[in-house]
Amino acid sequence: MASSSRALGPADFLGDSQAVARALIGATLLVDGVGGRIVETEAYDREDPASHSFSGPTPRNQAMFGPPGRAYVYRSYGIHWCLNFVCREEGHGAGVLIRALEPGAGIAIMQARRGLEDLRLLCSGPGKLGQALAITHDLNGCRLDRTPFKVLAPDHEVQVVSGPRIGISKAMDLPWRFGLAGSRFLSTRFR
DNA sequence: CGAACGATTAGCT
DNA sequence: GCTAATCGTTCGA
Repeated sequence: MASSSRALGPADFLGDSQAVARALIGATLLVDGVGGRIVETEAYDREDPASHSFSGPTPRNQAMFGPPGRAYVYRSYGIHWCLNFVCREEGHGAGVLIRALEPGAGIAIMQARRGLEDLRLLCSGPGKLGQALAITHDLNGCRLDRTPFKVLAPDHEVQVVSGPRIGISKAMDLPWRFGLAGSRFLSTRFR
């Protein structure tokens, strides 16, 4: 069961963002015990026109340039909170956007926060996931191996699919979006 | 200092 | 499929 999986620490986030994004599919993410299995991620890197870190450190993106294995939280469209995992070495500016979860723990809490019952709609997008897990700017820069976070390695092999990232206007040719094959909890299907 | 623009979502056609 | 909502960040003058 998921609770017996190994907890991921900073050393698990030293790889490049694509490798980490792929490896995170099937892992379990909990915030204060609420969350589920990661089924969709996207990779962003310093040498990546679509990345917040592309133009160098700013007050907003500084966490992306901090130590790996920590959270980078940003506000999207002035409305939504989105969660990233910082990877690569400190100062590089790479991260993985967590785009969707398969609800597994604290489902009633997530339903209340989202005002919805449908499990498929609870965490099927970065902003939805942020609302369901009560992600806020308070968590920016926080370690992923410390409370309130808990990130557990996948407990078995999973089949991962990839494709172009969603909602960006640059570097659309890079297949840096990753998902759990056949999952019904993705933000949109892979083609 | 002003202005444009999102790593999105929900709701309507 | 199309668009409004909504506001902090970024960039140009």
